[in-house]
Amino acid sequence: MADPLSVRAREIVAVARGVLEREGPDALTMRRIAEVLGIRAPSLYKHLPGKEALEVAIVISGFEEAAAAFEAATDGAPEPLAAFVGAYRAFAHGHPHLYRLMTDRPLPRADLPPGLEERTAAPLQRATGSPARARAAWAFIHGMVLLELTDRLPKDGMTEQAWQAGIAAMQRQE
Amino acid sequence: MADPLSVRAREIVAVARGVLEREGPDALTMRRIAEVLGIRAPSLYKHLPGKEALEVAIVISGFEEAAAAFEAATDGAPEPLAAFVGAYRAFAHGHPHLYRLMTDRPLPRADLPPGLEERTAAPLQRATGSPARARAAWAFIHGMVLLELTDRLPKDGMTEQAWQAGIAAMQRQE
DNA sequence: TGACATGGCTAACGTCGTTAGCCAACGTAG
DNA sequence: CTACGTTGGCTAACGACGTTAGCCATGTCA
Repeated sequence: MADPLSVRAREIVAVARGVLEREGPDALTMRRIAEVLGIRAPSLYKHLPGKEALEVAIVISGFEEAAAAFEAATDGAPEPLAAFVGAYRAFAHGHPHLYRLMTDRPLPRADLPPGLEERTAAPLQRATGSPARARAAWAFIHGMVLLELTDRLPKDGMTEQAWQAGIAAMQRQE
Repeated sequence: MADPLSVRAREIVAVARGVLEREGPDALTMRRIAEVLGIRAPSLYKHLPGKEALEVAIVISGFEEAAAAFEAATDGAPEPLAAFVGAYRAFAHGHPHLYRLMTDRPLPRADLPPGLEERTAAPLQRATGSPARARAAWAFIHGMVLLELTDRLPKDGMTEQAWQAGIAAMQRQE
């Protein structure tokens, strides 16, 4: 439903994503983004309707990248669930601020490219078989990543065992 | 590390928690809290050092309530894991904004009453046996709750099956 | 009675997203 | 070649935010 982005708008989105990833969510301000671009904050509104549209565009770029990574990791893998988990963890830990922005809020589905949500979910669907198990596995992986990112897990070296226990539990067929 | 709260400070925290739960995180402003109390925002600083301290106090009250609920639900339950999951889901869905505040960020451990974190985690520990499985189960439950709260799951009536699949997977001993 | 702590208040600062309105550069139609 | 509209900058400013400084009424207590 959103207008397609102009070349300049895509430049701005790329810079904004860089600011978010390098400097964190508190630095993702219109003034900071403009500063990196060498312009003033109000000029951004010539290219994008506002901050929310900017965040939506960043989220979309994140999902496109994640979907491609998940597909590449699971395609033809002997252990697709383990491969998916590895790619998911790598993405979340490689882009923690982006991952938070992507998952913190309801998806802006009206502005998402058609099929992107399904495409991102498909590799896990294929790896687990049933939709119910796919969702349970997704929840486990998302939960583990967030517990790691929010520093909730005791640092006693058992985190890896928890990952393995979860993967094993999700993998067993009943 | 934080000073104990005065009576007035505890009143303010209670009002602030009410504002958060009823009106959402965007309404949790110093001016709004003061308005509900019938005073002006700067007066709040006579009782609390700042907004962060207020949020920490709200988080603590949430954890105390959650810990009590988890203990009550699992104490002597025939199926402790299912009982824990029920209490956890009920808490999160009954206080969604509070739950987000409690889990969005690293725990302010320096300001937490001693033992509160462990007390909150203990019922699940007891329900699952091994620490690794407890963490995996925690991740699954936390992930499911967040996927529900952020409206990520398809609304096709399979969410309950996903919960059951996850609980069953976490329950099986290897 | 006087000193001091308590807990209100107003005014203001800097930051945020955002809007209004101005203007230089540029492409293009007449 | 000139006139005009579009593009994409700019400054100034608004209201909301957290927060600080500083004033003052009230109440307690030596």
